[in-house]
Amino acid sequence: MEAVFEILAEPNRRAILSLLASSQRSVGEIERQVRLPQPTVSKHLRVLREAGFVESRVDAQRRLYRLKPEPFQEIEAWLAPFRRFWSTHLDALERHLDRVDPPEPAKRKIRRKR
Amino acid sequence: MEAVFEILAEPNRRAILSLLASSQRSVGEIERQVRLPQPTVSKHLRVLREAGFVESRVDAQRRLYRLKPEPFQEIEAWLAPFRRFWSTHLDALERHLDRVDPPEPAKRKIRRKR
DNA sequence: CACGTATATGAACATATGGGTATATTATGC
DNA sequence: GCATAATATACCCATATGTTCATATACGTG
Repeated sequence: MEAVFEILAEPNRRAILSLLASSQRSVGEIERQVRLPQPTVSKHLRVLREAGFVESRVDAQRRLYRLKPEPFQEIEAWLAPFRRFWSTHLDALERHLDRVDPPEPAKRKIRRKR
Repeated sequence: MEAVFEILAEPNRRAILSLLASSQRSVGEIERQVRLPQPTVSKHLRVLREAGFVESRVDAQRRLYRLKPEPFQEIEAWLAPFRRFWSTHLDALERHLDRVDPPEPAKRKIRRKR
C-alpha cells in the first residue's frame, strides 16, 4: 500500500478530501470546486482510491466519490505515540496555535474551534 | 512553512521522529539507529528543524535533537473534520485494522507480522 | 446509431527531492 | 594551535510525481 502520508503530501488531494468530508461528490463537482483540469482531478482520485481514502459509486455517467475511514485511522495510530508527548506541552502549544490562528478578541463571538 | 504532511511523507523522517518520541538523541545515535549515512540524517534533521518538528540543543560537539509538539497538533487539527466521519464507521474500521494488524489469537503463539 | 456529456487514461515534460561523496565547520583536548 | 570528533553543507545525479494536452471509453438521449 502506498503510505498514507505520501498521499496526503499533495495539497490538491488534501483539498479533495476536505471537500468530501462534508459530503460525497461527482468528479465534475470536485473539478469545479478545486479549480483543476478534469484529468488532474481524475488522477488524484485514482491515487486516493487505490490508497483506500475514497471509493466511487456509479451514478449513470457520473462517479460519486466518498470518503473511506480506514486510512484516517492509520494516521491516528501513527500519531498515538506522539500524543503522550505533546499533551505534556499544552501551554507552549496553545501559545503556538494563537500565533498561527489567533482566537477572537474575547467579545461575545464564538471562539473558533481548533 | 513547508506543509507538515510533505515532511511526514518521507519514511526516514518518520523513523527519526519515532526514535525521538521515546527520548532526545544526538545525530550520531540517530544515524546508527536508522542506518543512514550521516549527511542524509543531517539533511532530514534540517528539514524537520525548519518545519518545527524538532529542535536541537548544543552539547559539546554534539547536537541533541528533540521533538517539538506544535506540528503534531496541526495534523490533529487537520484530521478533526474527518474524525466525526470515521467514528460513524467504527465497525468497518475495526475489521480493517484486524486485517492490517491482527490481534493476538489469545493462545501463546506470536502471530507473524506482515 | 449518432451525438453529447462525464470520466479515465496515455504520453511528454518539468520539477522537486532524496541519496552519495567530498568537503567545510565547529568544538574539544592535548 | 593542531589533531580529532561530531555535525553541517555543496554538488551532482537519478528517480518520482504532478501537470498538460490529447484521446479513449462509457453512458444516456434523441
